[in-house]
Amino acid sequence: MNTVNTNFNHKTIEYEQLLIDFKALLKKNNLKFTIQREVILETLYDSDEHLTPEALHHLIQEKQPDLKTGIATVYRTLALLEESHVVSSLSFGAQGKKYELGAKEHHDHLIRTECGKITEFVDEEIEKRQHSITNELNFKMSDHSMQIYGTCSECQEKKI
Amino acid sequence: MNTVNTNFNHKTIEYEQLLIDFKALLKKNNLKFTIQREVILETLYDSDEHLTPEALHHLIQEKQPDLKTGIATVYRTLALLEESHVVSSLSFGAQGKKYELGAKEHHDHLIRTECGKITEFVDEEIEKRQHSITNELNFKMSDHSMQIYGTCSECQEKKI
DNA sequence: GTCGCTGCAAAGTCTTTGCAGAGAG
DNA sequence: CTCTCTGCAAAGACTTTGCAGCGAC
Repeated sequence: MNTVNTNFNHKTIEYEQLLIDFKALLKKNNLKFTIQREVILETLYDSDEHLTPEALHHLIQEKQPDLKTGIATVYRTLALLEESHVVSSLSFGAQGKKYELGAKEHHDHLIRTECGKITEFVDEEIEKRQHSITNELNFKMSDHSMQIYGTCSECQEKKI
Repeated sequence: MNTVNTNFNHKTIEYEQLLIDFKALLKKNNLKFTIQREVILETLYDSDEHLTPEALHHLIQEKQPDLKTGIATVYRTLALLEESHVVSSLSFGAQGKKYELGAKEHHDHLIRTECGKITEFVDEEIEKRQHSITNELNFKMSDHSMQIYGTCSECQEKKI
């Protein structure tokens, strides 16, 4: 990989960096870099969705049918990645836990109860207020998440 | 119950109303008012905690040992109450789903990752922003929740 | 009386774990 | 070579369901 080459699109460069960081993280903890771990990271990166462990496993099987990655490895790797704050999880309703790459910019979630899709957004004003609140309470914030549940305009139309 | 008597404290009056509403809800759906359902509602009301189904079941067994309420009934009743928006659930991390009475005023959550406790708060400014955001996007908000994770001042001190 | 509700236990789901062989460093 | 990882299958944790008797209305 030539770092002088600027022809990569944004996403490719990000992934390269992500991979470097991931390898460093593994090394630091005396863990090994395996094909399975790489495929899991890559699949999470390629997907714009919020994935359940099962959905992620399914995608991996489609992508690398000959690798026969077990669901247990997916769970183990997700736990490792979450612990290291590389991915973050979101759980809501009966739909279980969903994972997404946490390396992205922080954002909140609009969850569509009709179609199950999730849209991301960021609102600076809310972010600021969150910091003021925790400062006032002398609370050391490590993370925060916000979810708004409801019906998107498309689903509202379908109902008519 | 004499409605002219004003000697009840705030909490008692609230519970009376909650019970009336619950009975009306049951009647409306051709469901029956049972001792188990009453005990579950009352225990949820009495507790200021956010309870897991198991913790709730445990409290009920202590409160009414002779009733022998089954865990299945607790799950069934919680599902009924959540569907009717009498209680709401909150799930986070590996700690599973916790329930609280939703009849209270809306609020967000400060979750203490060290001691596991949850503090409630409301911030008008954030509430307003949430409404503006959904209005802009033509998104029909049915509910929303916000969680801030971190360490409270007491736990920060313990670490020193 | 009728029909929904309950406890129990069995069945599902989802997730974790033990183990022996495979593979990274 | 060593020591971690992996797939598999079994075990666990949590939740739901079927059923026969019970109880609200």
